Amino acid sequence: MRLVISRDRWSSDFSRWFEWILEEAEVYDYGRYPVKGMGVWMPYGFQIRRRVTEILRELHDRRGHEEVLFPILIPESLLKKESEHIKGFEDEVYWVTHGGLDPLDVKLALRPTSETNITYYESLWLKSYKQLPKKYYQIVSVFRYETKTTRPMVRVREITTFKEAHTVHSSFEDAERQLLEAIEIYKEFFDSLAIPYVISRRPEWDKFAGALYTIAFDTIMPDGKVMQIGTAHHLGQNFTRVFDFRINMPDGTLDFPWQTSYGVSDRVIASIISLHGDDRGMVLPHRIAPIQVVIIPIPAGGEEEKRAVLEEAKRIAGKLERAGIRVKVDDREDLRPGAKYYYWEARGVPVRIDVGPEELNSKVYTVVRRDTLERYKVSEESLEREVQALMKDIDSSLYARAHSRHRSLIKRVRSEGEAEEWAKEKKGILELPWCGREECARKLEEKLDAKALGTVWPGERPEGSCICGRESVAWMRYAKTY
RNA sequence: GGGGCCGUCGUCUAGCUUGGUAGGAUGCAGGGCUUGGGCCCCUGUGGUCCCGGGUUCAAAUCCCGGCGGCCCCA
Repeated sequence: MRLVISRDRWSSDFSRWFEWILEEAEVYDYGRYPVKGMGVWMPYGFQIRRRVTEILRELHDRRGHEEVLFPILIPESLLKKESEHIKGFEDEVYWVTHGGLDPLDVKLALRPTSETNITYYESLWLKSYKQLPKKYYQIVSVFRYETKTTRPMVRVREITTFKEAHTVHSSFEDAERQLLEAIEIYKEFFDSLAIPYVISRRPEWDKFAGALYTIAFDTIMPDGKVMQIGTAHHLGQNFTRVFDFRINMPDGTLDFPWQTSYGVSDRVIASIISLHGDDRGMVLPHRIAPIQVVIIPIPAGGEEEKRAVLEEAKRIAGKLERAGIRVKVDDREDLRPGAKYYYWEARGVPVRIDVGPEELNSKVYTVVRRDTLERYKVSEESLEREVQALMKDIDSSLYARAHSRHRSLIKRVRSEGEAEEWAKEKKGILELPWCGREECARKLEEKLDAKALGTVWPGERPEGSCICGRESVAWMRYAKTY
């Protein structure tokens, strides 16, 4: 029988699709916890999350980052040191004000991010340029009292998977070089998960609170709205100055070091689920799939034949397991094979193998790929090799599909008329020549009813002029955002 | 920030106008039958009707407040 994949519900009713799949696939239980904006990672979702964080650890460790763990509470005095920083966060900080029944002398913040307490410790630990560059990171929960509508995994009040890196350098240039490394890390990270992105330099008025400038990764969700999935900040000396953090320089002087910070969050997992999904559910890249191959025994005939089929399924599973593949035999007796197909398709298992009387006799197995539902007949000798190849092929198909969709949703135009044409649908990203003046970007934000994401990074000077008639200095991106 | 909709077994939902026995589907448990794309039948299980207050002889239902969810607009 011929099965086709569809993405009707996925694209036309994405918000509901996303909520449906989180529950259906037992990834994340959201909406029942009695605190707004907080969800529960369920076992299957947690395994996906764990594999994503393992990739992050590997990427950071390989480039000399050291994992640390700082306390979750930050005293008000520390958080308030950098005035721009606290201004940017003060509306959304959770405060611990009591210990038992007694009011605390010093209010304690649940960290919204950790620049302040980490800088404080860096000032204690680091004394010399010889210790630099220094790169720390941690993967922790951070809290933000979101005032906009909360959404599962995407806009939550406890971000449970915040990978934040914090680095220290002896010069502006070295910090800038570090940002390039951060961007390389994130490129490699997103590429390995087949997530397409654009890299923008955020506009001055939308940079991280306390940064000199911010570079951001954005992706385009199934509904055409843009979601920030990673950021990297050049912090200059803003934090080191207020913490009076000085180091000995090569020339014998004392000076404030330079910092960067960069982060990704749960949103990465939300984008994997979203961007590769279809109407049947998730399709997981094999690296993060908790189960890479599911084997469905097709029982038929008498007791003896049923047992033989199950034994055969287990034998094949063992063979694949020895090759390092994560395999599951679905031996539940109360579900028919068809129901199991739907079950594992929703959970995004990349490869399925059916083992029934037919396979038992011929030793030629029916292999089905999750992304296209295409079927193959594979003999026992080549099974392991074919499965490995198939998983890689599924990953590259996911990559190709996501990237071609992404590219098709980026529109580069030169006139206001074309921009207004785009604004009728507002799907994806619009790029327009920009003169560099805030006034012009603001005007367009209003006219298009979209947000200025920032300028194309690395910068290139466009041909054509800004809407104001002045010469342009950069491509400015606009989009509806999450 | 502004506006709207909603909260009933684990899940989806009927009941709410017009106050008076909480009903169904699905799931779950047991049994039978089946098994190559969501089988069918029988039996059972499961609800402080989100929380608090008010009105009433009587509240899932009406009123007020809170908590939580969703949608639209900015």
